[in-house]
This record gives sequence, C-alpha cells and structure tokens, in this order.
Amino acid sequence: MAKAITARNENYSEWYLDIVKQANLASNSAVRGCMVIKPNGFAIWERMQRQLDDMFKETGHVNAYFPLFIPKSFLSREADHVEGFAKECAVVTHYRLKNAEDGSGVIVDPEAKLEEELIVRPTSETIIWHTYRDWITSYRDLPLLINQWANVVRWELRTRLFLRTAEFLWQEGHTAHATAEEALEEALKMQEVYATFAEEYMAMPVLRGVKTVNERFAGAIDTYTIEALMQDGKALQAGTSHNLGQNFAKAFDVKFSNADNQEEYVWASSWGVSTRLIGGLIMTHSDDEGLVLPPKLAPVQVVIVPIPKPNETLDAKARELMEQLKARGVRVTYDDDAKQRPGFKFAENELKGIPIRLGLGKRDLENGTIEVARRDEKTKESQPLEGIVDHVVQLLADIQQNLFDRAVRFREEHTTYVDTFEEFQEVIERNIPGFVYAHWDGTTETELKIKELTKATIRCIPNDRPEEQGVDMLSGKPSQGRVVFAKAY
RNA sequence: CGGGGCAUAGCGCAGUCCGGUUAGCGUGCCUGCUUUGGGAGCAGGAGGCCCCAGGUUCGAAUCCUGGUGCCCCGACCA
Repeated sequence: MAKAITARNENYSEWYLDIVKQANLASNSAVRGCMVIKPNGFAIWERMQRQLDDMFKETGHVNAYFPLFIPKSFLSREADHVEGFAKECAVVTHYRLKNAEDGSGVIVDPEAKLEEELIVRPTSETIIWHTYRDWITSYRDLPLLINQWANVVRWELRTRLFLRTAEFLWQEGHTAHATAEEALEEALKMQEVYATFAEEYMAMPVLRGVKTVNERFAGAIDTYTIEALMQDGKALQAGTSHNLGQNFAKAFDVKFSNADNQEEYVWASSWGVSTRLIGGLIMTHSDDEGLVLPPKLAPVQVVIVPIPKPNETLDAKARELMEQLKARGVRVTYDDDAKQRPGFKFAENELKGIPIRLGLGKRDLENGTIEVARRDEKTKESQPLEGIVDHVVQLLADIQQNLFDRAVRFREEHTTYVDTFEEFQEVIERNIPGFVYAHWDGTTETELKIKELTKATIRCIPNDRPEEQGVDMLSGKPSQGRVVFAKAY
C-alpha cells in the first residue's frame, strides 16, 4: 500500500508535514513546540554542519562554546535586544526539586529559588560579549572570529517542524573587530558564505539583501539576509548576518587600545543559520512522491537495489560496485533486505530522497547493464555496466545542477515587477505569489500598512539593486529603487 | 495567546451522539507456504492504562468537570 502523501497543490502545509514524518526526518515530542530530530533528519543536519564548518574555518573562524544560561540582567543591557527577545524567553527560577509532602510526586523546592533568574539563551550575544570584555584589551586581540554550534530556545507560540520550533539547533558566529569597516566586511562576507552554501550545496537559489529597519535583528545596525522562495510562493529567511556596530561593545563595555594607544569600543558582527535550513531544503525540491535531496547533502547518494532480491551473484557484483563508488567518494548503500520486493524498495528510496537508484538484476548481469534511476526527474534508463562509476559520478553532478536550475526557473517564473498597489494585491493574492519587486518610500509606516493590507512583508532590499527613480506604490512618495516583497514563513 | 478540530494497537482510522458480552477495521509486525524487473497473495499469530486525573452509575472508550498534548486558522515571530 502506498503511504499517503498529501499532494502539494491540495494542501501545501499538510504535504510538508507528510514529507517530514514519512521520510522519518523528525517528529513532535512530549515537549510543546520541541521536535525530535530522527536519524534521517539529523544525517542531513550533519552534512550541513560539516560543510558550513569547513567554510567557517576557511574564512578564519574557530569554534568555541558558551553557556546555555544567561543571567537575566545580561539580556537587558542592550535595550533593543531585550525588547526583541523578552516575549519568547524560557526562564529558570529554581535549582532543586523535592518530594511533595502529600506524596503526589516532586515539586519545585521553594527554598531553592535563584537569586537571579537565568534565561535559556534565545541567542548568545549577551553572554558572549560579557566574556569578550575579558578577552579583548588591545587591537592585537582583534579580530576575534568565533563560532559556536549550539541549541537555542525561543518560546514560539505556533511551531512547525524545522521551520519554527521552540528549541532549535544552529550555529552563531560572533566576531569582534577594530574598525567599523571590518565589522561590515565580515557581516557581508558571511552573508556570501551562506549564499554560497545555499546555492552550491542546498541547490537553493537565494536573494542577498539587507533587511528594513522594521525587520532587522534586535540590537543590530543592519541585518543582511539570504531569502529563498519555496514552492508555495512564500519566502523563507534562510540565514542572517548582522552588523552590530558598537551596540554590544557599549552595552558590555568592551574596549580596546588601538595602535595609537587610544581607547575605542569594539565593532561587532553576528551571524547564524539553523535547522530551519532543512525545512527550506524540503520545500525547495521535494515532490508528491517524497523527499528530494541534492546529492551534495544527501546522506546516501546512491542505493543499489538487487532485483528481485539479493543472491550471491548480485551481492558480489553490488559489493564490487560499491567499492568502486566509495573510492570515488560516493556515499552508497546496498538495499539487501530479502523480505521486501523491488517495487516497495523503489518507493521507499524515493520517499527518502536518495538521488540515484541502481537496479541490478539477472537480466542486467546477462546483458552487462544496470538500471539507473534519478530521483529528481523520476526517469530511468539502462546503462552499460562498463563505465558506470564515471556515469554515476557525473550524474550526481548533473542532478545537483538540475535541482538548482529548476529552482532558479521556478523563482523566475514567480517573480513579478509591479508599479501599482492594485497589481501588487493581485499578485500577492495568487495561489503562488512569489517575490514581488516594487517601489517603496523607505518608511516603516508604509511598510507596516502594506503588511496590514496584504500580509506581505519586505523580505529585503537587494544588495545589487539598480537605482531606479519611481514612486511608492501605496504612498506615492518618491523611491530610489525597488525592494522585494513576499509572504513569508 | 484567541477561535475551531482532534486524542482508541507502531501508523491511519471506526465505535462516542443514544453507557451494557471478549473494543473493531486497514496497514505494519511475527510464523509458514506460494510469489518476485514498480508499493505481492493466502493461512495462522502477537500486539490496547480507549491521553491523564477526578466525578456520575450496578456498569464508562462512550456522560460530567478539570488538566495535558497535537493539528488547522488568526495574532506574534532574529
């Protein structure tokens, strides 16, 4: 029996949940809003982590680890920051339990109240900048380029697996610099690292841009973002990089002596991507048959299926093939479960998103062929066994490229330029609205009004936007260029 | 946090309105036989604090009260 995956055009969010559940990526847990990331899902995260970590190291960063808990007073040191996060913080107030006197179980021991409550980190700027105060005294200590892999907690009211959970895994980079220029450069560099990762590894095209005042990180001077378009025409903020200026240095009194022995506040950046990327990966490529993974991030890239079932001859051939593929760096498995028939395995492996399936049967051995099926286009063809390793290696690269091209095409088909508010409303109300480029007068007031009227937000002001004189589609005030609107996750 | 819905076998559900043998169905799981190039068939079997806690009743999956969790819509959301 086919497992039922809701069709995308029938109910997109049901479809998304079906994929997550049936591909065994994650499930809800006993804790509200917190998910269990299952082995299939975590394997994807591990591949993302490994690649990102390499990219961070290549750009000069090192890893460190800071505490899960933040003293409450730290959070309030930076005014905008606390305002941005206060409403979604988990707070630790006690440090001990005891048995209830009526035998009903354990209760919080009222004697064990903390003098100062601890916040479970929603992000680590405050605890890290408190620490940096001790680490930085001279320009010789700069730049300080640190990343941490961690979990954070934001008490979201409405959660969705991977896309928004109360606890999530992420990395957060926190850098300190001697000049404003360097901090800005760092923020932009990391935005580009994220964009490269998204496009080259996730095969997910992204817009690079800067957030409006209204949308930027609490405590930042500017927030740079990468924005991807999902198959339902909604935008996903996939990663952000913040130029923090001297805001946190001032809040935590982090100063250094420059080469002229003058005391200055340190300049900062911070940047992060999270397990939300897995949600973006799913919503960019997957189809009604299940998960579709880009080869570079697929935990398993090739599966060999013995047809109709494993036997000594097929096993030997499969093992030989696997050795050859592994030698070329291909992640390959052999689906040698004797209890399942081929058709079942085909469906299962498609559901899991394995990019290439190799079907190997008696007929193939006789003919010197093998059946090569690609997940992305759901096509299959018989290939000579001779040279199959080269073919597979090339096909993995082709699939990676095809997924990216397909996503770019989708984005192009769902990108619209409008000049009037009527047009804007028409596009935003479509089934698949997409990105809408329109003129905006630069005020938060207009931005909020548009959001109120249409639910669309300004995703970003593109980094590379051409200057273009125009008028705001709603207020009629002058504008120097277009910004990107969309409905967003 | 507001409105609505749901919670019964690993998963998906019926039964609940109108209380009454041993709580069913599909799928999955185990055993055996037959099958096997796109989700196999037959036979046998195992598997249930019917979400939790109280209450009503001779008797509760079913009625009442209070919790908890999940889903959908909305508000909120670096």
